[in-house]
Amino acid sequence: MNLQRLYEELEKHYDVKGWWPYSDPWEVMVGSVLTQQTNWNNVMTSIEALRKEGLLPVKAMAAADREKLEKLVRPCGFYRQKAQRLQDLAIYIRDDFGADPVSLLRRDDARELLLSRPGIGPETADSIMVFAAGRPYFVAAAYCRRVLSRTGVINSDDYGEVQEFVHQQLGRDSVRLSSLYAMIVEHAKRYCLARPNCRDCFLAEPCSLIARER
DNA sequence: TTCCCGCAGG
DNA sequence: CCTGCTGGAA
Repeated sequence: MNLQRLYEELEKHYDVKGWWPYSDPWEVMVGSVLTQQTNWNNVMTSIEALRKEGLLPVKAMAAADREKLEKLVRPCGFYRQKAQRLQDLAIYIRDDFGADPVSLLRRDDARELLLSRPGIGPETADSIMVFAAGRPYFVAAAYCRRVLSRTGVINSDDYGEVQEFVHQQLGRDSVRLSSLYAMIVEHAKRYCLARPNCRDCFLAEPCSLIARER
């Protein structure tokens, strides 16, 4: 099926308004780093622990004791790397952007600046661009490439290629692009798992995966 | 390709 | 017990 059809079908079944549980740009950035290869439940645990300890604000995180940061971030796994990456990012924003994440996010080269930071790759950068900055970037995560490939929308494992395709097909609309990502994540978790549950999936008829089995 | 790493679910 | 998770870097 094509992307338009997929979007319409997903929209009938998922309501992803307010899908990202935090609205503060910096908290979205922190969550984007913590959620790398990690279940979101663990991210919430760490973010609330950071908040409780007063280490969530940019300046506080930048000045925090590394071991304390590691302890609070531990539930998310890769805790030494993530603590370091978060603190590096906080120091960067404190020193170069007056501790204001928004002054980074509104720059034309915001995505490149994010990508230049250790621990922020394409997926994390785009997650920040769309959910923290509200700018039109599609997060072409592994989940998305899997669903888009199985359904026959586009068969590619190349992050940039898939992103470009979606940008072109859907248009540079931040709400639509973030919604598509959110709906695909929900769908991938419920039906389109590593081992797909096509029996219960409402997309089974138009999906190419089923078609290929027949 | 391998390592980083805890945690919920099966 | 084992698997997979809203990745990134060496």
